[in-house]
Amino acid sequence: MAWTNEDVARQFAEIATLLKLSGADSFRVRAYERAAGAIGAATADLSSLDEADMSQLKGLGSSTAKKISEYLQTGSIGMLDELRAAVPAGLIALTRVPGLGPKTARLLHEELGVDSVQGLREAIDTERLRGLPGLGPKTEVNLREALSRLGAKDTGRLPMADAIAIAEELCARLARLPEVEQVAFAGSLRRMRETVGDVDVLAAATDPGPVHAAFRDSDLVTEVLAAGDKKTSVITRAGVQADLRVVEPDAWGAALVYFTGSKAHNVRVRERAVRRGLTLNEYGLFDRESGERRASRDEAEVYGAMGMTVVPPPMREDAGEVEAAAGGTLPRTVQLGDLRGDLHGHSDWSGDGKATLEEMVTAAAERGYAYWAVTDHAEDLPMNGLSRERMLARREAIAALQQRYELRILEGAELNIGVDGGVDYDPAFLAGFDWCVASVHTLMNRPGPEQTARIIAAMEHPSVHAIGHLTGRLIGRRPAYDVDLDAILEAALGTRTALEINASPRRLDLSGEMVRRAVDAGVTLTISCDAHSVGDLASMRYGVATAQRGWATPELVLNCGDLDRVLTFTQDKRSRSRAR
DNA sequence: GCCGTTTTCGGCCCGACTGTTTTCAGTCG
Repeated sequence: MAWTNEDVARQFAEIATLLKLSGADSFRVRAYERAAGAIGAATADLSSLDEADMSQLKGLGSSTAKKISEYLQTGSIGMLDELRAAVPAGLIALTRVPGLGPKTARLLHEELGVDSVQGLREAIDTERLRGLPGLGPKTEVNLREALSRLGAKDTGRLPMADAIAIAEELCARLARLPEVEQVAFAGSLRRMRETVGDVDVLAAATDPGPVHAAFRDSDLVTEVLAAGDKKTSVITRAGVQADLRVVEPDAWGAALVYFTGSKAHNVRVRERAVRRGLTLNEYGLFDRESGERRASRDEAEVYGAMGMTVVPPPMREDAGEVEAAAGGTLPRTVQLGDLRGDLHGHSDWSGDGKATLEEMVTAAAERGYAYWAVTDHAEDLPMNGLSRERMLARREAIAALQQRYELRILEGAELNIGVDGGVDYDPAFLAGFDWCVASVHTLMNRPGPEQTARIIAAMEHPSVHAIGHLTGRLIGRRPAYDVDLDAILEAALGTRTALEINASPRRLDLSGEMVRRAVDAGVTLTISCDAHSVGDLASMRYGVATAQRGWATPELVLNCGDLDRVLTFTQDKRSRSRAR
């Protein structure tokens, strides 16, 4: 059995969780959490390293290295097995009850024998919580309410796109208040993680009282969880928790850093501050001796005062970005303004397109693009695909429309990767297209090796310029299918095929983590919206965030180049195929 | 358990809010 780094990271995350529930020293717990993070972020395959190499990785010592090789060799870790035997699995579920942490879970188990959420329900109903140290009547009520919410709500995490809609509405309302100087959403949403657990809103105001009051009293809010001078927590009508923090306008930058970074990024940055005789909190960067404030106004000032360049929010995950920003080696990643065109989009020539070709082209031109590829579905896709005749008719429509636009309309198609990697039409017909994306739309449950093989076979085709939404996942709805990414990356390099970062917030496929591996391999990427409507063209920002999460630079992203670069890329692939 | 421009031992990031407490522990982010 070959174990992936993710498999290994999960073991250490579980050790950390179980240690916490056994009351272990908190620094030891943190060491395991860090090890899990370091393993997850490692770019090298752990199974290719020996223990000495492993312990060279930051956050991994000899003890962790030994356990990693134990896992790689035997498929289990003795320490983890012992912890699993000692800690009832239900205690982990208990800590997912909001307001109930590891200490309380342990107390409930030791004093009352509670080892499940159901057990907690019964203990509350039979009033057995009363008399436990530290648990008063208010806690009992809170836990009862948390349990009823838990039952009503589904799994908890919300797809990022849904959360952004809520966050933007909350921000827009706060921005209208006269007291508010600045307002933004922060947290995992600003980092544009694919799913988020809650919505963090940050406002700058000299008088915070009315801002908190307006937030609490909004008709978007159904329940107030906490209300203080500095922080308000609510449940919104959409069922998701939203937290508001209000800070002095002078502290805006420090607060934005503090509330945007992942926990691990923040820990790393604050440690760096401490080593420089400084301390960082949400109010600013301060000298530890004199208490003098060194920086706080904006993010550039705060990072700058610690000798760092500003880290784009999606990269703030403690995946090496703190060290790179401090060492001046942080790459200049893709920004929205770098995009010169979009290489995957649909018109109503496809059955599922919701806007006319002209509407789509107009919208693309309004975004300032130099080119836009209309990649309507090809004939093998039932219902939505275009026959050869319809494609030829569309060719005339494109030619007619092109006369009125400076933007170059690339005549494209989204091909369907068949069971053995074949695609629609015949090679001569396909050679007449400017740009083709090939995607898997059928047989998504094939085993990994088969799925990988058919995609690689499609890459061999001289007219397949990019692979669309590589893993087929729909966030929160359909899991990614199993592909061997290393083999795909190698084939992409060998066949000169680009891999798409599908910017649709339902997909984000490649994921940021996969982008990082593609970047390390030097594979050409595209960032495309797969737009089926005019509004979908605005998804580009999600694709850019995913590219940043994977440290992608404009040089690796084909559609950051001008039209010539795109056309040269397709010609290179075709001439390479002829030469073989 | 990890780590070193004070260190191979003794530290390890920071603050808000709540509830149960007469000064703080637990939880959360």
